Amino acid sequence: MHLRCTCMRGNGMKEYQPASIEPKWQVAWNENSVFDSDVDENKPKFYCLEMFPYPSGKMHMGHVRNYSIGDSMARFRRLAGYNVLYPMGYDSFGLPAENAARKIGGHPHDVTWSNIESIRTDLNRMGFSYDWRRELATSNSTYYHWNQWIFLKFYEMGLVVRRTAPTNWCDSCDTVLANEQVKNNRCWRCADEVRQKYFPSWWLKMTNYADELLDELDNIEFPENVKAMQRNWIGRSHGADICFSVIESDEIIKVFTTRPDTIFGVTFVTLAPEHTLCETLVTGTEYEADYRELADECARMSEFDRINMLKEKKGVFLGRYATNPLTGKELPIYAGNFVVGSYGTGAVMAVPGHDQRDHDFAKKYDIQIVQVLSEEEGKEPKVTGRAFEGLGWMVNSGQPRFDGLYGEEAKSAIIEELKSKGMGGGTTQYRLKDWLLSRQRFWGTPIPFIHCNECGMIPVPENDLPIELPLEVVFTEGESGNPLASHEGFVNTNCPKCGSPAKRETDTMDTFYDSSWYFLRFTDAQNQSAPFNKSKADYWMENGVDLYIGGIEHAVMHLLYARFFTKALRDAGLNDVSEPFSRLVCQGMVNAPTPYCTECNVEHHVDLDGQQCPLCDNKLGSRSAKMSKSLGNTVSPEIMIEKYGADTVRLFILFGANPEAGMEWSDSAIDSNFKQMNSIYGALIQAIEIAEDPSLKSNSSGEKWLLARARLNSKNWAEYMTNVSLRDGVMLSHFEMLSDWQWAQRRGEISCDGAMQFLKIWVPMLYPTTPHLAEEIWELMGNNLMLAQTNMDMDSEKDDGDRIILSREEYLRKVIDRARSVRELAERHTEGELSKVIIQTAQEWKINLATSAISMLQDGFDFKEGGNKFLHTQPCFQNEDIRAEVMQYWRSIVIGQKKRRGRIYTWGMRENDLISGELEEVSFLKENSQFIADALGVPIVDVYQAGDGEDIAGKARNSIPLEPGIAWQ
RNA sequence: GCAGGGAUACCCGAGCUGGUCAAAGGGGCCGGACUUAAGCUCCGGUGCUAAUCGCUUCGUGGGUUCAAAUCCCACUCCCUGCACCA
Repeated sequence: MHLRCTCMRGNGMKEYQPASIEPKWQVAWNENSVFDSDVDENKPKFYCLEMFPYPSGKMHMGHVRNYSIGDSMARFRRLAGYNVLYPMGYDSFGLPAENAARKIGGHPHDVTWSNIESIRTDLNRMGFSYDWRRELATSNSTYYHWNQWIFLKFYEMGLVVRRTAPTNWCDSCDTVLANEQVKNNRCWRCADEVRQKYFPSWWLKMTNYADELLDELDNIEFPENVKAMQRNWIGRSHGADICFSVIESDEIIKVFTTRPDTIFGVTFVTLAPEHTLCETLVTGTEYEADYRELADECARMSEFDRINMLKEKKGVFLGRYATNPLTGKELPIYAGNFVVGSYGTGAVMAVPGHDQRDHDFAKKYDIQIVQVLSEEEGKEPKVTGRAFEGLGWMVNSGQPRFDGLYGEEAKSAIIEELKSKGMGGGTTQYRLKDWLLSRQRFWGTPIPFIHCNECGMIPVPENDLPIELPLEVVFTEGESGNPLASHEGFVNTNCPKCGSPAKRETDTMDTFYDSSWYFLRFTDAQNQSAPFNKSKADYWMENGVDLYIGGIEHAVMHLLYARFFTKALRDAGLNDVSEPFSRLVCQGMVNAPTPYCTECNVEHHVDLDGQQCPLCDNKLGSRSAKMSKSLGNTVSPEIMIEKYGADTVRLFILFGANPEAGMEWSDSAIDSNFKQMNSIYGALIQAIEIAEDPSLKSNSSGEKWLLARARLNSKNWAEYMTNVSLRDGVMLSHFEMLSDWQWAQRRGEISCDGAMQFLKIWVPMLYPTTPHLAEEIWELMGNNLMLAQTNMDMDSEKDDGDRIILSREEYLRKVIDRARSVRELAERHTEGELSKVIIQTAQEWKINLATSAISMLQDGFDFKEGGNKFLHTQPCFQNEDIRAEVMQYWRSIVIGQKKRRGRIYTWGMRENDLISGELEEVSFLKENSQFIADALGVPIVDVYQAGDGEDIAGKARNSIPLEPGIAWQ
């Protein structure tokens, strides 16, 4: 496949050859270390980061998209004079490498390393501008050493706990999982069902930070849906703990409720089946058998279809009663399958009048339903057959001082009452759990603890770190379990405290631990004596990573862990910053067409393209779906780079959709982007040829316009880029700028100076997204310093005269457009060939009226009130021949018709300038009559002010300022 | 059920701090120029009408306004996440 533009326009045009340009500049950048950056207090910093890749194979299109966005932003910020930190690394611990090693009989280290090599090669071929000195891989002991060090710090801070508790166990992955890693009761990685298992595990007390994690969301720029997911996940709810004492027993049932205001409507109490009190109450009674049945069913729950389980509310009476602390009323105690043991206190007070679940339950088991809130102030509650769950006015409390209280007031009153009786109080519950950190697998950071029979669990002394993973381990297929546990050399050690023989902890850390602070390590990646130097971290991390780009799939997991970590490390005194990422951009999916059956709503492998659905025999259609190996609809970046070059792939990716939107892979679209690159290249070469010819000295209005346009585009472009609106930016840099150049070419000669000025504006705009092409042209322009080393002033104010130049040209284009739009009709109404265009500009009196009206409007004149009066004083109004026209015109500029407002309101500043003297329409059009004639393909263009010549087709009447009457003959 | 985001012309997609919006840009399609021809490239067209007017259109229905794709209300459908969370 050759990277050759087969079209040859102009003379001596060079070909666009990315295959030679791209490696050339990649080498040049590399040799000059232009992307290395260090702390520099004199420059504003910009930390641009992408979620680093998990090296599971080659680079895929998702990576290409992610990093093309980041690289453009990094390059743009460098160009704008920022000190940019833009690093790359590999999240290289984890199960897939271990499984792969098991399959091929090697060591995960080797598998991981060869994948890293491959990805690094691909990254370089795309021309991404990383500071490679900072490259890191989390599976290197130089990195995980500090994982362990931090873990010990957390231990000292009391953030690490080891406890035996119910955990989520995945059989297929052979390990426990954190709460965040379980989706719909399935493992996030392998989708196997998760079951509960009692297990001694290591936890990080993330819940200590629940409030800060939640509240700080308001101050960071994350997409709304990510914030919503995190809020949801943390799940803070304010409410009350209320104690119900069990009758004929010392036991107390503590419940959590968000609705203490409904306490007078409690008619029973429900415990989670796994609640310890159930056993105590029921053992040895006639109710025991029923209870056991329910409890067993719930314990097996994960094996059942979740949907079925959700439908049926079940419970059993436990044979005992509790008392309502405020009324003393006796309430039956039930165990119910819908009460979650791990949330709140694992017990709920049931208010069937005001909670639909309790209502259903009460109906089913024939329990009393009491309404204690009214929807309307001062009225009795309505009987509806459903629970009223909204806030309401308290009634039927039996204690008059509560009746009539509403909402929050009612809640606080109850809470106060409970407090005073010592039976409860206000409290806050979270859905967020502590982070279950330990994994029973090999390929992760060993947890630096030692089990000693004498001394118990002892942290490894800091000086003994890192505890390295042994390399002499062989993985074989079909063998499960953690090879660390059976590795004598690893496991056996001595107690650091008493010296007696002891065993090492063989659990390793969740790989999300690794990625929870890598952005801090990047600020000082080579540090051998600490995770990172504080002042370096504080410099680069001030206000957090400025732009963090990655997939939405980490909305809860990685992004929450990293936020927690940054706060915990801050409290450990390692850094000042509290929020790791100040702005998050989640790039959309890269989709591609895949066969799809509308009947079955199933996507199929591309091998079935054009065939019948294997499930229902219908003919398969096509639909867009996320690129995936299983559907086979992937496109290899390598092949595309080889075919079109990295710059075209980048252009396609960035132009295809704005970063957050999903995008569609399309062979024809990338092809047309390649054409675009060729056109741009052709235009650039042409511009350089002009720039090199000093005999070209024209100073045409086309040239002035081109430069004014370029200044405007460049300014807008910088704004778009700053906002990460890359698609809009690319639209200007790679599309508008080219078509402006082409328009200017048609408008007249460009001088050598003009061409050079244009290039100086355009080429830097091309640089962030298609850097190789830009560098190549920049060099041809005679620059010694590479663009990669160049800073640009991005806030250059545009020339004041630009506005006029641009609006004059816009006027010209509008006139031509209008002429075109009436041409077809004119043809129908005219016999023979059209040979002439007659343009009649507005009469002088129209211009005068418009000018007056504009300035009167600026002075706040009320046209409805005094418009006619003013008109009557005007000289043109005195002429009876045109009085009707004058009135009609006046109305159209100061009042307007139906949907269209009067022109004086719709004319902008530009138009006002033109009308009030910046544009002599007749002379301007006359100057450009040859161009207009060419554009319209007509030999003669006649221009005069209405009245100065014959009124062709009655157009004089239609003419208004800036909208001349146009007729064809 | 709760939360977040959507629905715009043949398709993708911008606009959505109300008027300059028949609605950017791209793709597709149609026509023209160039070419022996196809391709490439360039120019023009692509709601209906119409010598520049006008009419209808931005998920459905209603409302506010002199004026609504844009603001408000209700509804329908789609995507995403969480979910017997008390």
